[in-house]
Amino acid sequence: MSELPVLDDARSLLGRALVGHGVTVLITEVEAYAGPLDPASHAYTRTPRSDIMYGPPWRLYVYRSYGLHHCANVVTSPEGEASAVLVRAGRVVEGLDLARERRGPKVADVGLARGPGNLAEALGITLEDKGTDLLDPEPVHLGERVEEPARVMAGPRVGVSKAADAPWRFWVDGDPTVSVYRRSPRAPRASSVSPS
DNA sequence: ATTAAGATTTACT
DNA sequence: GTAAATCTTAATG
Repeated sequence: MSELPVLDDARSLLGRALVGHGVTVLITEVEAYAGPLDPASHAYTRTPRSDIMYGPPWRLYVYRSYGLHHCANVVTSPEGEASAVLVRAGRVVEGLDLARERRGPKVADVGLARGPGNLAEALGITLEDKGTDLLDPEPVHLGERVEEPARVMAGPRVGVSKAADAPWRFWVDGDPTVSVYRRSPRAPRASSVSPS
């Protein structure tokens, strides 16, 4: 009953199309971030960087990760709530050649958009796309649900050092494009094991 | 002005 | 399994 709307929003994104700079993926893995309620969210504190998430929904939030990668998020909440969904993986269904070109020759097709940094690279998403309206066709567009996932799995989010046990990551069960789970080395030990 | 940390990925022991 | 690469943002002096 008291489930956060962003969790439903995240699940609803699975199977939807995301089009970036000539490449289309069907989203297979996402993570929900619950704004000021969520210590793991960049919007936990409002800063110039996270300001876009406090604005209207269906805008693109992009951040640079470890100086090397870009990560793409969909703002899902009304103004002021700052909920967003990180798009972590997808299956390339259009613009395969372009995606292969961007990701390099050694990457298998199934891995072209596996992991948030890799997905952003395949779609050509950079900081320049931050704040764009995803309902517009250019430069990045969020399309309809193309495939209804047969089964959706849930688990803890990858790499977060805070709220590391909240099962707010969702993925299409059995899909080979989904990235592997890795717990943050900075996160406290899992709560399932009793500390001694 | 300076510094520390990070929603990652890849390579290597 | 661990470590390194790399730079933007935010926190601190």
